[in-house]
Amino acid sequence: MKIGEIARRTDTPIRLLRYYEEQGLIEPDRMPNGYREYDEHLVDRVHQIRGLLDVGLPTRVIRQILPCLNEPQTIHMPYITPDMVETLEHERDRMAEKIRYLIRNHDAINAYLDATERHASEE
Amino acid sequence: MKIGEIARRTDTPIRLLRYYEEQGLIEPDRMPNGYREYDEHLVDRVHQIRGLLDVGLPTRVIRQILPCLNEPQTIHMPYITPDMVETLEHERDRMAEKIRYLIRNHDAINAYLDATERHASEE
DNA sequence: TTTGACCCTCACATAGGTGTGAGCCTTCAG
DNA sequence: CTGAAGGCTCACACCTATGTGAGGGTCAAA
Repeated sequence: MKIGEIARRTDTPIRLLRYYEEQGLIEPDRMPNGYREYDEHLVDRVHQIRGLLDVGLPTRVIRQILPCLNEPQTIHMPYITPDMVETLEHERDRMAEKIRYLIRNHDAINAYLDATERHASEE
Repeated sequence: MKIGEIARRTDTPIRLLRYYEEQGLIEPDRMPNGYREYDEHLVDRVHQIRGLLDVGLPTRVIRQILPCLNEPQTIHMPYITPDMVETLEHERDRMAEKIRYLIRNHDAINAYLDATERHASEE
């Protein structure tokens, strides 16, 4: 599909699709006329990228961990460097921290909303 | 305590402590000589702010939800507007989404690391 | 009284993600 | 053939969190 369609389907500005490409996160083919050609699987990929950006990872990190996330993993198993392992462990731990943090705050907001609701219905 | 100490204790650049203040996230007192004076409870507060920034919330949002998180909540119960409730619900839902997202990716990285480890030990 | 550590404000700079427009080419329907 | 829609590159602009430095005050210990 062309850029306009994937933009619609992923609800992502065209500008950003080109930016993600520039950052090495996606590599659409090119048609003979120079137009970008997006394979179906890139739809998921774009969603994934946006999700990771949304939780605060920079493109530099996303570029590194993306290949390990939902591809046929066994293929590049042997190619992984100790350096990569370290990055992955580090990001995994950071994610765990963020998860704990988000849960705590999510629950706190929830408790607060519950309390206000109860408070309101008691009047 | 003065800014240098809270900076050390929260591992936060002084520059950012002043920035958080400028953004209305903390309000340290002032000493007669103009120095900022930080109460003990601001240590937690700063940690909280940094945590929220780290998971991708902008200061604008943090400013809104912070008062609801770990204070004696009953006090400002009655002051909450429907508008605020909406913001809180929205942010709570966004947090839930991020949590799901992070867990999925955290687990994926973990699975990948496990697999590489198993792979390595089988050789 | 001087020195050094620490504080103040102001202000310009940077990096990353994103917005926006100019100038130009391709494709397709009317 | 023409016009509209959509594609391309390039480039400047913006916002937010953060870095950094200048110029200057406060205070305590030597």
